[in-house]
Amino acid sequence: EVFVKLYEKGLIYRDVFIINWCPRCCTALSDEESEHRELTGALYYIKYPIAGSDEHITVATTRPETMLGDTAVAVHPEDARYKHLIGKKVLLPLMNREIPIIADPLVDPQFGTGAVKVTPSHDPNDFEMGRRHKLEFVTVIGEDGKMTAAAGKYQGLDRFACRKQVVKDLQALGLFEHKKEHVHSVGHCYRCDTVTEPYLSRQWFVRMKPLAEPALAAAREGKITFYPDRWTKVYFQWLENVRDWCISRQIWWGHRIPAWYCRDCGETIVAAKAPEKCKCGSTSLDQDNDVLDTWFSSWLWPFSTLGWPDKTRELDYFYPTDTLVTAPEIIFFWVARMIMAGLEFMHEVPFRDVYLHGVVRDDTGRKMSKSLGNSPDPIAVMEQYGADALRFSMILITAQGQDAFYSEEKVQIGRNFANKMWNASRLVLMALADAPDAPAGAPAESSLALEDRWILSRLNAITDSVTTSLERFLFNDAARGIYEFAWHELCDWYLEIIKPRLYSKETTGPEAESRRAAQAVVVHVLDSTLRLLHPFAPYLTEEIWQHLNRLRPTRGLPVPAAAAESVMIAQWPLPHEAYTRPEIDAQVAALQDIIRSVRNIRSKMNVPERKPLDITVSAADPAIVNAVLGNEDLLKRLGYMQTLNVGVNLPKPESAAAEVIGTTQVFVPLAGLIDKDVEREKTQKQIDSAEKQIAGVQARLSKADFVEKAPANVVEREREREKELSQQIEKLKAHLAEL
RNA sequence: GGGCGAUUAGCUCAAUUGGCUAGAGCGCCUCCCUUACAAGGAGGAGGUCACUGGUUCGAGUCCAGUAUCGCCCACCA
Repeated sequence: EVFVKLYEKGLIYRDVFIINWCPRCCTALSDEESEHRELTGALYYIKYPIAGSDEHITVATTRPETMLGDTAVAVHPEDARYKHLIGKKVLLPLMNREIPIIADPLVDPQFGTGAVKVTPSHDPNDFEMGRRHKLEFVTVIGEDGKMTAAAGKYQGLDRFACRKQVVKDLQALGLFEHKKEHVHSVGHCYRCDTVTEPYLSRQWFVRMKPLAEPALAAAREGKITFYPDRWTKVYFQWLENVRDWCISRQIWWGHRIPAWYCRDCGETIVAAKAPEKCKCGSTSLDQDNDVLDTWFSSWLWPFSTLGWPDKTRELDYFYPTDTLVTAPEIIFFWVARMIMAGLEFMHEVPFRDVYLHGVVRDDTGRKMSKSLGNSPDPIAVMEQYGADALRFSMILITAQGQDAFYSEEKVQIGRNFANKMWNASRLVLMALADAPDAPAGAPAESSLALEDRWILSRLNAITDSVTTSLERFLFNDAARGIYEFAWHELCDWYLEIIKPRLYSKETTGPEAESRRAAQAVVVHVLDSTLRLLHPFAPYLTEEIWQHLNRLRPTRGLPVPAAAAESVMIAQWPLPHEAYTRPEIDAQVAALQDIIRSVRNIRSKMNVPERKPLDITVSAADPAIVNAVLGNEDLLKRLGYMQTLNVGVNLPKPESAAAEVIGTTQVFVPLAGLIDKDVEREKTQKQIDSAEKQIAGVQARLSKADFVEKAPANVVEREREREKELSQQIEKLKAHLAEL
């Protein structure tokens, strides 16, 4: 039907032309199916004697065997070396045929000898010259790649064997000058890798120019967008130079070409149904034996799968679609052609966005392929590491449109993360299961602790960034965002902080209230994280989701409506503006810094991790002092502190190690334990680093240009930084002096 | 011949529109089997962002050129 329509519009025609031919498959191929590869061959220089003289003209060729089908020698019309020979004849060696010397501007005087043998049946250029100069067409290589009867005594020889034999015979005749190494690209059959042959034959073609124009316009007008953008150029380049598409194939499988030929009058009938008789009255009709290129049906895929040409509901509902996700290697084969077909038959583009992903390569950079056998068995990988592990890792290592290098150790990233999520969820689920009561209603907003507000604020940020990344087709960014949030904020900090609250067995009073708040928040955060993570780890998230929903009602927590059956259909999380609290983020960051400082000092001074210490925190910023005062228990527990003394600009205790973060100092008294050398060295290192930084900041600030031209907030930030650094240096130096 | 991509820690890769001290994972070093997790936890070492020039107050990021690797296209007799 499609064939008939295009034929009736004059967009399909049958003609004799040089096409790509695979002598092994014995079929025509489209230009795209003939894959070009650089090969080191040779350029052979052969003497052709000028008829009726002692002179000769030397031609250069990469394919000496085709000389048997030569019907001319061509030179550039302006080439002074050969001008006098134009119109004369040469005696074609081996064949002893006289052929003319012609002038054609297609000849490049710089290449080879500037004289080229013309074989109209076996080279696209020569074909054109043949038509222009009305030369004879002699086919010397047959459809099986063997020499034909026209090749005289070489008949039956394989084309490559013939090449050797021809060279040998020319040498014997003294007509072979020399050969030199020559790199050129040679077409290979996409299916069997046989070197393809430019072959003269009658085939069916689609006229591409009229179809390409609208497809170009659609992309120009923004109806189609490529991600990453650079492929737009590739698409344009191909369409602008597209040549007619050879669609007939001489193979067994495929849609047979709906064309019949009349044995009596030679008429061609193209019709959807087999015609009973020709207009001449004859019933001797033969259907074309050829079948159609498989891409000739594939380019209809976006609408033929929806019932087209019937006007089905599905077609109406789904066409056009939003996004095509595919590999760049089929932009020409499929993407461009689907767009052309969509515009031609549906008068509308088949999709708006085209996302071109990279290719998966092995760890040595080779593209994974069946023939190389270098791809892992995905079933085995999934059995060993888990399906989610494989999926998550693949997404993580695939930057937008870049090739990904696969190795098994990368699957471990996903496996470890899945494991982490599983265990974190176990913590939450176990704590819920063991909770002593099932309160009705959500806890009051006022019972939220600092860490609760913080994790909600962070959840908001990550919800936002994951969503944006997905909208921009930045899947790896989205995966990384969830990974870092879940592991380094949710697990490393939030879960650690709320453990005692979750484990509380009180049923009344502030402790119970605090437990309920933590339960509600952690369930909400886990819930949202599962939804965000679901596209990247469907099995794991579904499993946890089911467990979580079974527990929720028993703890008085609502089960999300409409999504109880599966996280798959749960609403995608939306950020709640009220949760975003930068000042809370800053407070928690300060607490984290203090805890890290204490751990750091322990590590440097070889103090056992859990030996209780008396810590002094001296801050210049009252907000930090308040944050510390409000969260003493948390700090003491995570820092294994016995006592915590905090205030604005407190003096340093006796023989204490110190850590300076911004304008805050953390002192750890280590009478008898302190290694002064280590402490001195560490402090000096910090001073050096701070001084280096302040030098940079001051250099910037001292430039009038910077202060004038940089945005105010950037300048302000630098000023604050300078202040902070100078205070820090002062404190470090004081500490050093006392050691 | 034309076009595109890559080049950042020992390895594999991140780094939004140029703007605090360039981040992870693996590996490495020290410590820890603490009742979610040793597939784990805490801390640490390690980088003149391939090179050269330019634009800019400011460049891993923008521009030009060079080098190496890879990919695509081309009527490369």
